[in-house]
Amino acid sequence: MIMDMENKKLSRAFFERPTLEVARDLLGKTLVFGRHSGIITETEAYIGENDPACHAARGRTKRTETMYAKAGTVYIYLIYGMYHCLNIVTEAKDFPAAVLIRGLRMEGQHLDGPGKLCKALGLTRQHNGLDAITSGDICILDTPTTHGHITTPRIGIRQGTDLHWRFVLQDTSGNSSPRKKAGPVSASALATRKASRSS
DNA sequence: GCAACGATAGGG
DNA sequence: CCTATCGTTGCT
Repeated sequence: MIMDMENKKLSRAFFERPTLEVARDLLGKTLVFGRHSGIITETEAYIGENDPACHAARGRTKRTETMYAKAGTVYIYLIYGMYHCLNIVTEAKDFPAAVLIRGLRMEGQHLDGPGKLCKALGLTRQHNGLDAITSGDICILDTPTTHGHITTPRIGIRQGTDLHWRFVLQDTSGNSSPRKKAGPVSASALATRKASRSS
């Protein structure tokens, strides 16, 4: 049982890839934290100091330091004074990028929203900096998916709304939230990302 | 030191 | 639309 989980843990190499690919590929994977586990249904990418919506857009600060850590590091921050948001750091060390985990399908409930998700799992800023690759507390398992996905602009930001860097697992049970508006396919997002990195 | 504001959620 | 609630940031 425990050994099974070890074999299925996503490796650091998975998170070292381009953030848009990681955000897309995390859909359908299983987040495990303590006794909690659930299927990731919604993610967002935040990529580098040139992404105006990224916390690192104004450079390295005490808070954003975690975004510059090695891929697979857990980045958790407090938002609006009352909610926490869970992210997994991606790409190379010292390149600030991460994937925000916004939705989780668990047995008996669908956690829709990053603040809700952290509250239900008990994730707080005390877990900031944990390594999801080597930590015994938190990891992501490589579970298979047959579902497709859509992309949309990211939620709750004022800048960078032209970038469709939100990824939503296609809901086959037909009870998706009205907030999950349809958007262009991921190919355009991947192209946009290439352009923004090459500058 | 201080004040504006936010990768939210829930309620009217 | 409104606001609860507080750490981070940037400015004075």
